[in-house]
Amino acid sequence: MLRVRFAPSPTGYLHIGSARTFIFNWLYARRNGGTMILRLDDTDVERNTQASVDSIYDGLNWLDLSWDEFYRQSDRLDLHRAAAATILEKGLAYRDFTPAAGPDAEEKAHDGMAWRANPGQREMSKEESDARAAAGEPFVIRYRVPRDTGRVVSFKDSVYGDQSKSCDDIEDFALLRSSGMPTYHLASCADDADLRISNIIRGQDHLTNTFKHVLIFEALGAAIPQFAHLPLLIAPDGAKLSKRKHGPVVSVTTYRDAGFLPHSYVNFLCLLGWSPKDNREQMTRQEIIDIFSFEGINRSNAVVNFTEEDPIDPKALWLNGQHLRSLPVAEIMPAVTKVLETAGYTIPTDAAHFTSVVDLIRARYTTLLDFAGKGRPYFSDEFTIEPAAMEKLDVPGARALLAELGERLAADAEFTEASVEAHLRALATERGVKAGVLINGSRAALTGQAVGPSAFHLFTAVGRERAIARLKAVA
RNA sequence: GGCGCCAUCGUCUAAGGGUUAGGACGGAGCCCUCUCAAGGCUCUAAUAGGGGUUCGAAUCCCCUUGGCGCUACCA
Repeated sequence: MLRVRFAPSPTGYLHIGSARTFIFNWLYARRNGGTMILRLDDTDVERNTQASVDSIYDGLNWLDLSWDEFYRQSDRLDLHRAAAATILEKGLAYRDFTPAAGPDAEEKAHDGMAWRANPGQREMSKEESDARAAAGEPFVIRYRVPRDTGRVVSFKDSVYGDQSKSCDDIEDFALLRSSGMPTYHLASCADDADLRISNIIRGQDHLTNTFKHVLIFEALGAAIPQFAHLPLLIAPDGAKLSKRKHGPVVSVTTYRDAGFLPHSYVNFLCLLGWSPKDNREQMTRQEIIDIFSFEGINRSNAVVNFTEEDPIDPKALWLNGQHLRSLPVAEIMPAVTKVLETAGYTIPTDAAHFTSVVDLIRARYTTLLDFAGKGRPYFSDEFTIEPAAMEKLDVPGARALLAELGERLAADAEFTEASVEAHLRALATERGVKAGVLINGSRAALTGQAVGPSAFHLFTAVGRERAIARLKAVA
């Protein structure tokens, strides 16, 4: 039975790297008929926040990602403590009564030898250890990593291949804190074992932690899951993406607020560190599910391309534009409607007409926000005339001609692309002006913009009454 | 410092012993055209460096360099 999990610690907003980890887990589960589990790894009581939990839900919901089972580590502390007790009883761990090292702990690692264990703790007799614990002295439980035995821990990673590390290079890591709370390593492994996780798919920052985890699984007598580590997402400066240093680019909500289609953004994230290997880039969710495998995952970190001026990866923008214009138009209507509603527009009551307008303008837009911005004249009468459009209107005689065109259209019951074109061209011929003057002028009058769709399409998109009124208004 | 991982155009990537090292984004240009997009076409730009192995290396091995990760009672 294939079971995967996404286990974020709720200490901040949903990070795009985390979202991508969720996605790869989810793809693997959906591809292979497995179970997707969401588990909140909230053992760091100090740093957990409800706002962060909400942000994780918000982000995943927006991305249209789902899970089948849900757990929270804080509900499972008994399990973790029992696991620590089991390992301690087996003699594979010991109590360490040394006070917490604090922030300057790093120094001891730099003055030559790497830290492996605190002196005198590992060797303490069971009697002394039990007595001091019974006396209420605080302690941390550490794993007793085999020393000088030549023991090598190894596992095969689905992405990085065979991995091995000598136990002599692994320090006696903590399992249970003096507060009685489990550490990440213990809680994670105890839960993975209990939840029968078959595949652990997570960031490469955990690659070297995996040796410790293998040791814990063994101590617990649990089956060792199959591991797959993912290359990290990094900033153009090579550093790990962080909110503090890189700002909103790291947060999933930024892309939602910037008008991305969720499926497009997932598509983009998938392309960072994974490739279908057939040059495809724009893919539907189903296409990605159908082709996803660890074979396509890269081993080197991927740079999210952005600058301070342009906080969004240009390729993400391009891909969003591709989805926006090539999806069946009906599929984007709910998102467009929502954006317009949020921006305070009145949604057109004629659904068919509304859809045709969206279809007309979407090819030149890249995000949903464009419908509320550049799309304003199509959905509202309150729009300004841009300078470039003003130039088209200020062509000598243009305004009067446009107003006259408006009158002629008003006098004709027929109002189609063809009938409008006929009137416009006839008027231009009669007055000896180039049709272009009226064509470009019409676009300017109808939308306040010098650029946009074919002028004749514009008339029907704006609608008869509005078009006539706007033509007369420029006179 | 120790240990581990990684290294192809500016960015995302393909090629995994034999290719003019391919595609995409970005940038430049041309075509299309009532404008702007879209679309089509062209150009731009890469195997980190050095040694091996081999008839032949981006690809396998070693060294160097660089980057990243772990080295906490954070995850």
